[in-house]
This record gives sequence, C-alpha cells and structure tokens, in this order.
Amino acid sequence: MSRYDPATLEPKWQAAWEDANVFLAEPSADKPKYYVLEMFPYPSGRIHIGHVRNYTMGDVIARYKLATGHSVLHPMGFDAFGMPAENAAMASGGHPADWTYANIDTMVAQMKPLGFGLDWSRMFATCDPEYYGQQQALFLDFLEKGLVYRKNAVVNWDPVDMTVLANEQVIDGKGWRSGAEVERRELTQWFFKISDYSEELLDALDGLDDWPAKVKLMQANWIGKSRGLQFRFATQDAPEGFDSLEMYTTRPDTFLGATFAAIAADHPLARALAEQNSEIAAFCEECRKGATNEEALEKAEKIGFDTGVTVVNPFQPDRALPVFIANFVLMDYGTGAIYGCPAHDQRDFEFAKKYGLDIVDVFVAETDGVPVSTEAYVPDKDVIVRYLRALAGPEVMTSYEAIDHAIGRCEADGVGEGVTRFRLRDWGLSRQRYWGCPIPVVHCPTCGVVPEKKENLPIELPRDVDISIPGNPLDRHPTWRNCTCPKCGGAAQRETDTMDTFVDSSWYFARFTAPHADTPTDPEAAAYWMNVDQYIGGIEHAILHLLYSRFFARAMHICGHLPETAKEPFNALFTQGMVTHAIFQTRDGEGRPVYHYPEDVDLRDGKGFLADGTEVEIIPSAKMSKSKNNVVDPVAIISQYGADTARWFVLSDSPPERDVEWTAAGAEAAYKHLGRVWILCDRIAQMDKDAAGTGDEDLMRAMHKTIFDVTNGVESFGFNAAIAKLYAFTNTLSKSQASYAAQRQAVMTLAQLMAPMTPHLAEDIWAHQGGEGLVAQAAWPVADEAMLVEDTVTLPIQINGKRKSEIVVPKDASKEEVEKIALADDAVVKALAGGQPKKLIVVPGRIVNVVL
RNA sequence: GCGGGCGUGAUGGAAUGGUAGACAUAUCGGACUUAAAAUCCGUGGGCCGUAUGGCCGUGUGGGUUCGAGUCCCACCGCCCGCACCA
Repeated sequence: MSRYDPATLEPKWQAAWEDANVFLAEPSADKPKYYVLEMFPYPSGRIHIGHVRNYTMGDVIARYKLATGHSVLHPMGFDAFGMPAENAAMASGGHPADWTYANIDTMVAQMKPLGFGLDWSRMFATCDPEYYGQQQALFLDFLEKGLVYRKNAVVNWDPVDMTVLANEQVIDGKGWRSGAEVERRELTQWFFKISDYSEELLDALDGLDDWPAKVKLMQANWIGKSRGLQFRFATQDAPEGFDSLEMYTTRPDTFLGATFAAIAADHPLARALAEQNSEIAAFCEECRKGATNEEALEKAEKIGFDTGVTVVNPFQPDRALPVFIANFVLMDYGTGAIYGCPAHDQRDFEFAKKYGLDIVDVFVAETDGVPVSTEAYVPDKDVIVRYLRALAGPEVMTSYEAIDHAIGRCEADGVGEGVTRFRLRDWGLSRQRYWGCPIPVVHCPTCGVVPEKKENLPIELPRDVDISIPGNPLDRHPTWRNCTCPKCGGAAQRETDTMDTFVDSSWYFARFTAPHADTPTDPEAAAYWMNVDQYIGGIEHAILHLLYSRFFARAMHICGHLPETAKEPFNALFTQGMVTHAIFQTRDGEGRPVYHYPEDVDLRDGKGFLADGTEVEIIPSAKMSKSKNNVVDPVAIISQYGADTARWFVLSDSPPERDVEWTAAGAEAAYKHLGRVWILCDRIAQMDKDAAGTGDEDLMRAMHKTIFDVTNGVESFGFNAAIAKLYAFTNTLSKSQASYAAQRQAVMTLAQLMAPMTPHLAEDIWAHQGGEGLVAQAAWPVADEAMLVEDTVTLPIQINGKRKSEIVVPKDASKEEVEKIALADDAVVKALAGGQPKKLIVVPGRIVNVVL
C-alpha cells in the first residue's frame, strides 16, 4: 500500500457492506428507527451530478443514524411514469416500457459504485404493475370515501394534432409539434377533493417544526386562505334569470372605486349573451385561446368586450357599472366575476385606459389632491386603514375589520355575506396519455361510471400500442378498452385516461415500508417505519409534490392504510440546491452562441481558451443542460477520481440548501485532499508503536472539538462547515508530534467522522489501523465535554463598537473581573485618556465594548 | 403578473445580534528538482505605511442597537415555483 487508489478500494468495501447486509432495513425492538428518504429520481437515462448530491446528503444522514444506534430505512426507487418515455418512444420507435426499464437498469448500475447505503431489496418503479395496481386500489378506496369525483375542467387543446397538451408542450401559446394556436377546451375529468382539506393542510403547517419556513410560507400562500365579502350587484338590461352578479373581494378599500365589472367567457351570463349575439360568441371564442397556466393568463394582453349589461354596486347605488367579458377572468377562480377599481390596481387601470372607463380615485386626499392619472396608486396598509376608519367609523383598525363591517351591512340588506375562501383548487388527476397508471373505472351504458372490482386489479396497460401519432393510444387501442361492467355484467368500456404522475409520487414513501405487500401498505410495517424522519429534495417540489403527499397521507389514513400519526408524513424536510456548471461560449458569425465542452477549454487565470487560442466567454453557475454542453457526468468523475471524491466535493463547497458550482479545480482539490488523508494514515500506521511524543493533550482537545463540530454539522445539515472542520483537523493532525497512540486514535476518529461522507476511504483507514469490524457499523464517537472547554478565553475589546484590542481572562471570570482587566488594557487606557467610559458592556465569554 | 428565495475577497464560501473573510481554490514568493509535474512551507479584501499600525469594507440607500453580514423599511440584480414537466 503506497498510494490512495479508489478504483481498488471502493468496490472492495462496497462488497464488504453487501456481504454484511449493513444497509438492510430491519425493524428492531431495542433501537429507535430512522427513515431517511431522498426524492426518488425520474429514470431519464443517466444519473446526474445533482442526483449524486441529493443521495449523498441522504447517505450522510443514513450512515450517521446507523452509527448512532438507529434501525435505519434508506430506500431507493424510480418515479417511472411520464411523458419523456412517450416522447422517446415517439422519436425512436421503441416502447416506453423498454425505454424506462433500460434506463432504470443503467441508473442503478451507475448509482451502485457511489457506495450509497441503500436497502436495494426494497427498490421498485412506479410503472411496475405491482405498484400501480396498489395505486388503483387506493383510488377505489378514495372513490368509496368520496375523496375523488368527476367534473368538467379546462385543458390545453391542440386543434391540429387533436390532442391535449401539457403546459410544457405549449410554447408561446402554440402547440410544440403542430405550431397551432392552443385553445382551452373542457373535458370531464377526475379530481381529488384536496380543497376539502384546505383548512387542515394550512393549520397543520404550524406543527412542521423541522420544515424550512420558506416552504411552509409558500404552501400557506398557495392554499391562500382569505376572508372576504361575497356580495351581489343588481343587473340592468340582463337576460332573464340574471338578476344579479355575485362578486367576491377582500379589499374593502376598493368598494367605492369600482367603475366596471368583468366576467369570464365561461360565466353563465356570458354564455347566455353569446347565444343571443354572435359577436359576443366570437369574442368568447377568442378568450378561450391561449394556454391554461396562470402565468400565461396573467401575462396575456388583457382584452374585454362591453356586453351592454350594467350592474349596480350595493355600496354605490347611484352608479351603473358596465359589464365586460374579459379574458383575464376565469370561471375557476372565485365567482367568475370581478369588479374593477382602476385607480388603485394597475391591471384594472390599464384595462380602464384601453376601454375608456372612468377612474375614481378614493385616495385622492393621500396624494395631495392630485388624482390618479398615469398609473394606479396602490396604497400601503396604514393608508388603507386611515381611509377605512374615516369611512366606516373609528372602531375599524384593520382591513379585516372593515370587511366584517361591510359584511354586517350587506347581510342586513340581504345583498351579501361573509365568505372564507381558499385559493387551492381540487387536484385534477386525469391525463389523456398512455404511460401512466390506468384509472380503474368502467363506463357502462346502463350503470354509468362503475368502479372496477379490486380482484381485477391491476388493470394493466396493454403492451401493443401505437405511440407514433399524437393522442391517447389507449383511446384508439382496438380491444383494450372493451370489458364487462363490474356491476351488471354487460358490455362496457374502460376509462382510457391515466393518472397524473404526481399521484405515483404521493405515496411511494409509504410503499417503501412494505414494498411487496399485497395491499397498498402493511399496517404493521407502516406503523413501525412511518413517518419519514428526514426527507430531502429540491425546492422545486416545495408546493405541489409536498402538498399532494400531505393530502394523500390524510386520505390514506381515512382509508386505513396509514396510522393517524402519519397524516403528516414528513417529520423533517430539507430542500437542497442544484449542482451548476459554468457555460463556455463563443459567438458564431451571426452572433449566435456556440457552446464548448469543459474538456475543450483551457482555464488560465480565470479566463478560458480554446485549443486555437480563442478566448471563451464564461457564464458561471448555470443550470446544467445538454444543449449548453455543461453537463457533468458522474460516471466520468467516478472513473477519474472515485466515488468518495465526488461525494466529498458535492458536500464541501457550498451550503447544501444553496446551489453548488461543479468545477474541475474543486474536484481535483477534493481528490488531493483525500489522497493526503490516506498518506497521513499510512504514515501513522508505520510509526514506532511505542513512540512517545509531545502535544497529546492538544491533539485530543482538537479531536474532541472536531467530534463536537462535525456531529453538530451533520445533525444540522451544515455539511460544508463540517467538512471545513475536518480539513482543519487533518491539518492539525498532520503537523502533530504526538505519540503513536494519540495519533492513531486521532486518525481513526477522523475516519469515523469522514465515514458518512467518504465511506470507502474511511473503511480503508479503519482497516489499515487495525480497527475492529467495519467503520460503517462502529459506534459514532462522542465528544468529551471536559475536553471542549479551555481554561482561559480570549475576549475582543471594542471601543465604540470597533475592535481595538483583546484580553485573556480565566474562563469563569466574573463580570467585575473582566471589567477590571478590560479597563487596564493599554488600548482602553489610551482611548479613555484618564476619563471614564460612558458605558461598559461585558458579554461574558463573548466580548467587551467600551463606549466613550 | 403573482408567490418564495438569494446577494460577503479574484472564486466557492465561514460567522447563536458580539474579533467579518474559518476552510478551500486561484495568484504570488520560497524549498525540493537539470527542468517540469507532484509535494511541502509561506502569502492570500482594498487603500496608506519599512513596520508597530491606521482608515475603508458583507448589492444600493435609510433605520433600530453599546454593537448589524445577521433585525426592520425601500430599491437594484439574479434564481426558483405558478396547478397537464418531473
């Protein structure tokens, strides 16, 4: 043994762990359990360095928990349904299943050399019939409990390809393949009743102490609870049956600034008017153009059509407001009708300018009597409250109280009432696609929609489908949809829609507790392993995936698949950042960017050059993208440096919640450091075993301090800081003149502390020093508190808040003693020039501040 | 557009409201070498100074505090999400 050779030692230790079944998750009566889970990957084809970062973080936790005496569950699987498989099949002529399973095989083969402590015996893919069959069983249970229902909803429709498009397939309002302008079209679809749980999902966020505050805030905003006034505006010149229009508002300050009303193209009134007037009908069609996503709707040019109908605001009986049909009002939100206050809302202001509507400024007193003219005046809270108090009386202190005041008035007059609303909409799960979990229901001409019998599950996807043309292959399959009605036994048709892939990922964490059970979960296993103690994944899942999973856990509890305690399935959540990489680009003759691979770029003094000497532009920290040629392939990194270097680097350079930029220099540095640690270990192993030395005590103090710091770092996701402490301790150890016994203890402890991050190297050091068994199974070192405290502390002295000097005082010195020593300090004496300080602040153990 | 976040040396970053820049990389200087690489030692925010040291400094502008990278307000820039991408 003479050099660090990861290519040899890594497979060796991986085999050793496997032989010893180190990571097989087994319930234990006398150990606490710990379930650590990283968001499972989509089988895109190859693992990405971002996966390496994600699973390394989870692995650090898993290995640490194992070392601290837990029974650990750390599983891996694949989120395997979805559009990319269909797209790949369309492009290559293959089959989505073949593509998916081949990718899974490749990715597993790429993951194993990274040495993750995973229980591979629990692996599954969501496209396995064993998995999605249980998902169908869940669907049937939800249906029975009223947690799923059918209603109409709007989808993106490509009129040329005659197919439904996902939002990502809509580019600038046009279909990605056909280029045709996308239309909004209504289909009957299945929905989960997540909105029934709005209040609960919101309230329960309070109990999620180990979730990032920002994720909880984003979810709270997404659920969007509001208390407002729902009130009726009496109509004039409206078709029969439309005596009034219902509006909802949370903004009492805009009541009197209202100058127009707008309704959705799908509002019943708009539909009624369209029947009578072809111009209105044409306009409504126009409004239905464009994508369904909120961002597109918000950014789209606002257009309106004056219907000739007017309404009267109950707060302003003498003013008739024109009613427009407008493309920015959606039937799904609120009542499908709004009133506009142009003076105090920029969007309404622009609409009013465009259509020549009145602008009534109710805050004119706040703007020195100058009314709104070029843009809306949006008042801040204090201004609103002052205004409302003047309007409604001195008891009004908040906007909320003003709403209550208005509610009272409207209820007395019979024109409105208080309503609590949520922004959260029900979760539409129907997808008109092949590669997903079939929805297990049957459409019977006599019985209507009938749930499939559980004994017929799984309803498997047919293998023989034609993927090559747009549309749902299940829909046009010659025989698959033909079946018998589970109720009457007559000829019937299967539902051909499949489920949103978010359904697949909303309960996989529960399935991991009993991946082979013939029910969705095994109650005993679920009771033992749930909840997920630590969940780790990207911030991009902050809202949808995590909210859906929280809903699913509740629904599964209602159906008896999860215990009450698992209603919040993730005890702690950590959202990690991306791995980025610089883009190296030059420009072609027309100024278009040309992207260069990192291996073609020579970096010198922060500049990059091609082989011919051309300087390239470096765009740092860009998201990795195949088209930008800046993707780092973990497989190449492992073959060059080994898994431990990759693991060490992705943890070391940035805080885990932030993005980390992959650099060749950084990877090289990590590799060199691991090599130095190995050589250090080797040197200590060759020392004279009886060698005495100096500085044993100092080395042991440094060791215990490092144990303390690294333990804290691992516990609190401060991996980068923990690694910095390990660097410092390595430096200390390599300079140490301590005895062999002390140095051996230090290097073995170093190996233990590094083991969660660089497990292979740690095992090698452990074995090299004659350690017993595997370091993966050794107990985590414990810091000796007595070794952490020094006898004296150095306190900085500030004069007027600026550091000027420092003093050394005994660690248990009283405040008075510290004051005395501080006042005797040369710098303080000089600054005081014989006078007395105005104030003397002593923070024991921390700092002294002398105020002159 | 709406919601959320981030901003510290040349670079990645460290810092329970208490010594800003730990640790690492680049650079520069030195040792070793015929030389280079590797390795080791040192330097490593800016300005002034031979130096002891001094002044400035955490995106910008204000505020709170004995003390602000950290807390509050406004602004600028970048990133993420927006319900059929996973």
